[in-house]
Amino acid sequence: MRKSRQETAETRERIVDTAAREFGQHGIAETGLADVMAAAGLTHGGFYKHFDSKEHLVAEAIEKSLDSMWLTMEKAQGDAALETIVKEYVSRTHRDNTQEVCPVAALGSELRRADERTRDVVSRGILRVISLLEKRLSDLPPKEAKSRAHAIVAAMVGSVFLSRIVTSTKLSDSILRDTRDFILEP
Amino acid sequence: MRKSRQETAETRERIVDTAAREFGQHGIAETGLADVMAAAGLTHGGFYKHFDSKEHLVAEAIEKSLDSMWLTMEKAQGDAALETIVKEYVSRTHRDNTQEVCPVAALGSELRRADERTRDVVSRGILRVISLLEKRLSDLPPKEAKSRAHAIVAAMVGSVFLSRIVTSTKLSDSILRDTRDFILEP
DNA sequence: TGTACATCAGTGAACGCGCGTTCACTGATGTAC
DNA sequence: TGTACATCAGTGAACGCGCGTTCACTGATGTAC
Repeated sequence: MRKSRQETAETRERIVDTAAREFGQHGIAETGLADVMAAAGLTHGGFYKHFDSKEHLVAEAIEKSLDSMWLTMEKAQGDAALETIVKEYVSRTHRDNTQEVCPVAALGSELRRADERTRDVVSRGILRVISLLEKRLSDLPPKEAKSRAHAIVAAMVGSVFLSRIVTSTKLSDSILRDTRDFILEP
Repeated sequence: MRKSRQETAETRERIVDTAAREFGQHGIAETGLADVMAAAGLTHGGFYKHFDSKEHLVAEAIEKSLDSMWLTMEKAQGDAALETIVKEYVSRTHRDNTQEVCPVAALGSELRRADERTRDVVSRGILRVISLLEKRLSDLPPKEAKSRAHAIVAAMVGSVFLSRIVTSTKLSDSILRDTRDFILEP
């Protein structure tokens, strides 16, 4: 049953992608390795041929999520770049998306208690997004752009996060709309 | 070993208080019932003399946390009430406090996947805070006050939440300071 | 290029541990007379 | 007011289940000659 090197690499990547999706959807603790492996079309026993532990998979999955989120944000260019980024992130589409999620808004408190490697990955991911926003705030003086970027990230994450907790759809929608407006026209 | 009615009531309350603290500090899933009971000076077996299940305790503990947070906020009166509330919530003191925490910022993603009763408790708690902020924004027209309250809550929760994830103290402090300033002087 | 052997990705059973929950028991409190 | 019995808060052992991890095994791939 040995697989070719390419197949092995593809399988590994598939496990990471699947894990990113499953963790984002159901949480890290609630997602078993067997769940991830099954969703990737495998049985749980083979997991350790690819990773040392669940924690290592968590770190890789979160990193991949953060990378792809950053790439999406980075695509927004031009004068309205900031507006595009904020409107895409602080949106019902993002709130309801179960495939590609921002791990910070989706996993939050679980990340806080994750192992050091994962927390480092997350911190670097947050920093990258802050830097990106800073660049897109080029009409402000550098210092102000940085401060503003911090506040915007906090508001972005907080709004999506809250909009998912709240049980009333109407309130959830309002939180997104109002936060988005506040960020863009303070 | 039977206890008097008053003692029983006191014990029950102690368990809820302890649980609120332990859940806030270590997360719901990571905190075992035996941990809570031990921290309350009891053994785990007696838990079911007070509660039907862990989920019921979770709902009660979160409710109590939310209540006491609201009471603290409600104490701020006068012209600078909003400023006081924001400065107290978006602060290093709150970030580092392990005793009395805002369950929304501390447990976040776990609440999202909690049972319906708990989610209802949380939703009502968030609504109450929004209403309170709305009242403290009396210099704005009612509609704008409501919208602003939504955005402020999102920014408040998001900033504390992010400040706790990030590994760099400097960045963590900046996020708090910059978000606080953005909320108060947008 | 072909052959013989080593490697190792994937399988499925099993292990061990923690945790929510249950249970028999104890003895102090509550209640009925 | 005192007495006899019922109740039930708290204890600590035990149960059952899920999950991360390990392991013996299989057979296709990789490698050495």
